[in-house]
Amino acid sequence: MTTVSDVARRAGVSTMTVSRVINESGAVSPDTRARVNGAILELGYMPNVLARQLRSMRTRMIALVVTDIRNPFFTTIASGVEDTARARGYAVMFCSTYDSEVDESEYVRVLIQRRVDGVLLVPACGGGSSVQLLQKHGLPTVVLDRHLVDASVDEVRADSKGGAYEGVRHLVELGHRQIAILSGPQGVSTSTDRVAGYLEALMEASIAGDRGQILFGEFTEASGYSMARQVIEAKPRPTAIFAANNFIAFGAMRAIREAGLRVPDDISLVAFDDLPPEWVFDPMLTVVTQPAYEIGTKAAELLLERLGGDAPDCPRGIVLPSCLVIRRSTAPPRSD
Amino acid sequence: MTTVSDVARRAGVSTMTVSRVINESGAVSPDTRARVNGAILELGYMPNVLARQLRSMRTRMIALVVTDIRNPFFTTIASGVEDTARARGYAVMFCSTYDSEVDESEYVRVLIQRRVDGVLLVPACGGGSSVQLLQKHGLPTVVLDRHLVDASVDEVRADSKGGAYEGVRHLVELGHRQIAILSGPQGVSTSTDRVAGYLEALMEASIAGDRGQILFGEFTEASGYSMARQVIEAKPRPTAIFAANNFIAFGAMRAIREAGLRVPDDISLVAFDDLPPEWVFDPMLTVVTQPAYEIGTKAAELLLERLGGDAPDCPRGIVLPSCLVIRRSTAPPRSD
DNA sequence: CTGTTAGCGCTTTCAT
DNA sequence: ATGAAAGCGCTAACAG
Repeated sequence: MTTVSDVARRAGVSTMTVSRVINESGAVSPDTRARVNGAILELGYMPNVLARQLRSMRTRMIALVVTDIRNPFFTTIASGVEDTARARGYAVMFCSTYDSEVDESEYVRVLIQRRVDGVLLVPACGGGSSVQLLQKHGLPTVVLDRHLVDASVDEVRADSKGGAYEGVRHLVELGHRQIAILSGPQGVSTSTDRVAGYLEALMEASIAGDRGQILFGEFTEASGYSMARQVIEAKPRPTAIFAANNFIAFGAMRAIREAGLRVPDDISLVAFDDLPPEWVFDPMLTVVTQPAYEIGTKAAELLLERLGGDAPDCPRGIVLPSCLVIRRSTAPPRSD
Repeated sequence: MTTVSDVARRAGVSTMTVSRVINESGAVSPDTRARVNGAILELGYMPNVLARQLRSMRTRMIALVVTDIRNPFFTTIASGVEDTARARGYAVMFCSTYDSEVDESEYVRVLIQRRVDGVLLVPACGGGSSVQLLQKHGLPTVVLDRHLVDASVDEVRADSKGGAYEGVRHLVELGHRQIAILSGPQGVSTSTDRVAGYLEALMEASIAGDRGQILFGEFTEASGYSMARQVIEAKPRPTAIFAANNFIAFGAMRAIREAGLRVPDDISLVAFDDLPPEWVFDPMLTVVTQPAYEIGTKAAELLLERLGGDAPDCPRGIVLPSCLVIRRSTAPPRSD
């Protein structure tokens, strides 16, 4: 392995001069600079970032911890984070906790040990202690997608309550009165906020919030499937379902189809989260979309600001607007 | 920040003893060990991996460089890599080159400087020099998905030629004689191998390989769309299309629909690559699936073997089987 | 403009 | 069973 010393010897200068040439810090005569650059080229030298990091105690590396890397919503966030970070010379480590608190805290320990400069975190269910641990170790942190009540930390997320409200109001306006919501885990803000928006829309329409119509589960296809089955078998059967994320909607879709029912003829369906257009031949699902890419870029910006030192002391909470996109999975209820 | 010295002082021992306790190397009396562990707990000490790495010159970190992180095929590979690596105590850095040779070589430089222990690489079009650079710097490398003719390196990929052969033979058996293939870039093995499989199936059926039926483009939705438009406007119009990957198939689907045609009534469609079942309500596309997760795990295993030192000198080429899944996008041609 | 010295936090080597 | 010293590759801080 070639080191600064090798280059220095070859160029007939000190290691310090080599360092100065590499980092463009301090003045070096054009002549010397040329000799050094020549030596670097000849030897194919590349600085050892490890050593450099040990000196500066900065890795120029941030981590993005999400709950499910297989969900296109988080993949899109990831690409927003990557683009922003890379433009500023930061590398990104991706971690997926699959919503397990244990995996999350293990990852956080690894990140602290690896001395990443900062962390973007989508907290797993029941998480929150992770944020405390990160802060205790002086690691600037930004929480994404989900809101933590008990933490004093920067947050970037989409408007869950408002989005759900819009989606459910759309159903109400179509004439639906029996509307079920299939949500995620109880302890997560995205679950409860979407339920809150759902309730608000029902209240506004003076529809009694029948508690049996609110189901909590997980943000997975399997959970969506089993929740939808419960709802479909209930009497009276709801004429519309609001799914709190894309995977739940897929599961619901499967359950509806298996029950021999059709969307939107028998049941209308609205989902939180859209799919990238490349993956759907002919999008038919009415959805509430979140600006995933922007959540990623915005969160990365907040973090990099803090790393740069030019950020206010107070934590910032940024809520980006969600947007209802009406397609073909919603229609007035059948009047039979 | 707490360091070994802090812990040592607190426990009334030398830094060396602390190090021994942390790494379970060398004998330490139970009594001392307890004191040290106590001090570690009290101070919330976590070893600085940076310093450790500088000594050992190993980062326990590998990189996965793919061409498109948004493609579920690569996401699935990534999860296979992650699971395998993490089980062995390695972290993974993900990089997406978007098939740009420039971005690839930039990433490779970063990886070398960051001293990752090894690299899993899906080479971009025209890549290959990256592998040389990695090898020159002594970085164990495994090439995924694509074959490099001029490199002596471990490779793991699925059977492109065989898969395409099966897919096209299926069309031939249904009675199709006018079959077009929409492929990726010319210089990439997955493109050309799939064309080779296509040709083999046609030859076997004694169908003249009309060269106008072979199109090269990119592995993107947009490219699939424009290639499909060309093909649809040709006379005579092919009765079947073989798309060399999932994104190309999506683009083709869009073009077919826009032309007022239907699948499979007017045109049959077979695609390389499947989609995760969660993302498709009711899979209708006949596909050639690749064992993406296994490509990831197998490649990671080969790399970790090399890192462990117990791997043969010779490069290993592993080709995993592809598999035809017949669904509803293929049917006999209309006899009009 | 260039060089010398010291030290980042840790572990290897050699003593005790 | 424990400790002292040295050094991994690099760069601040201070000469000259």
